[in-house]
Amino acid sequence: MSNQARPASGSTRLARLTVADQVRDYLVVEISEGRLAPGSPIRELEIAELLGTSQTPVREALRELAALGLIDVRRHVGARVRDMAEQDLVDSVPVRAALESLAGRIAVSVPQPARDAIQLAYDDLLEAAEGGDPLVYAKASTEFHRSVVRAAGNDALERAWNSLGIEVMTIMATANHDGPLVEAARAHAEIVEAIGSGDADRAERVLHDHQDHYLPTTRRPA
Amino acid sequence: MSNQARPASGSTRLARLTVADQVRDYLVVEISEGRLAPGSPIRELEIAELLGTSQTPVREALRELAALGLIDVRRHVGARVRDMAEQDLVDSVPVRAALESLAGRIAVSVPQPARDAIQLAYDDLLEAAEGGDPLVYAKASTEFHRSVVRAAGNDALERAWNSLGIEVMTIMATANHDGPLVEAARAHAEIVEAIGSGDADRAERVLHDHQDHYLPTTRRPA
DNA sequence: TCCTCACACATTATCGATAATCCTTGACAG
DNA sequence: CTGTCAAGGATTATCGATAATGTGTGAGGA
Repeated sequence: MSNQARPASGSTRLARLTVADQVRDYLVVEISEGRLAPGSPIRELEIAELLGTSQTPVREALRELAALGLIDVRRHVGARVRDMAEQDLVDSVPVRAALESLAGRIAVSVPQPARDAIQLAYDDLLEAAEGGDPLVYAKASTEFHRSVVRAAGNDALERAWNSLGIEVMTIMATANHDGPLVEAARAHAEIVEAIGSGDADRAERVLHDHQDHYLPTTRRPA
Repeated sequence: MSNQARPASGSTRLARLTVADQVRDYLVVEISEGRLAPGSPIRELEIAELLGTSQTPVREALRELAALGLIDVRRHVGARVRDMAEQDLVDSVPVRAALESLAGRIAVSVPQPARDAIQLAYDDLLEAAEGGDPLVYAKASTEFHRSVVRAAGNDALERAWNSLGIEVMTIMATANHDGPLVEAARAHAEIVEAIGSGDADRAERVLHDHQDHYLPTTRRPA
């Protein structure tokens, strides 16, 4: 879905956003920052008017958000913001664990260049953490995990992972999080090492266990 | 995405299909049966004219197909059928294994009513196999696996599984398959039993290993 | 009281037409 | 001969308006 126009981590790739993309981004921010509360109805024409566009791109954006599980759409009736409260965050953890540990297992036996992106993403993550902005950190963290999944070179895996809407989850989990970001970032070093070590079992285990960091109750393991 | 209007296995739930849904189904069949070969360009207006609709529902269908990885879309340029030859089928197997084995592990400890649907889906599958139509069988098989995933009651898991486009995969894998369908159907009995047994490890293992049936080279293990 | 059903309303789903964008081709300068 | 750039054509992206659909409401009967 959002397969193109995804800015590469760090670099400023120029890719003009379509109106539909902008609407999607707008809605994601509104939802993840709580201005569109769970249960709020989202009417296509209302959003269209608000943003000065027509119904079509709004509609397209809504379908994407539905695919990410951010909203519920009932045909001919309308869309509302899903209540992602704790449940979805909790639900997504074992799924992430399953997918990312699989990615880790595959990634160790992939040619080196494919793994370079992981190191770069880790550097970006540290930098973002030092910046101190939770939103930037959340995005960098998402990109790091995405780089691991991508390194496996399995399209089906990447698609499944994308469908979890990790970015939004991470933003939501990080929003109320005022702990030390740098420390959280450093927890990812273990992943880089494990994949670099070439030990498939270790990479699998490390990535599986890492997901505990994203459980609400264990959010600040330090 | 295709979250509603999915006919319940066997029963004839009345849910009128929107034009977009019909277009999607049309394209899925055309692609999976090879009439739209890999690499073929798909022009929105051409399909619209062909089916007597407007561009809008075609466009919507294409976005869904892109999300399933069935086509590649380049903005302002067009869509082409992806070459799913073997690679995507092979890629999806370990991902299915990871997701469905997780589903099995969870499903064993879920209240009984949630598991009834699995038995019903299995009955439908047997019936479809006896009918002899590979297309019907493929759909029933998909529904069976979906029922297992759904039994876990984890939305994130279900979404990730849906993103794999299992239905199309199964159709494609079954299309060139003229072996005994009933035998293939019975291979699913083991899954029903394992989940019914309450043994999480067993359910996980059975569902993991079952995926080998979908490897092209092992398609007819008998 | 409770149920059924027709009708009005709110909202989406679809349409036909236009605007925006990208790719290609060919001319032209270096 | 090669690289750059500017039209032209093909296709998508967006628009504004209309059709189709699901839901709630209230009248009427059992």
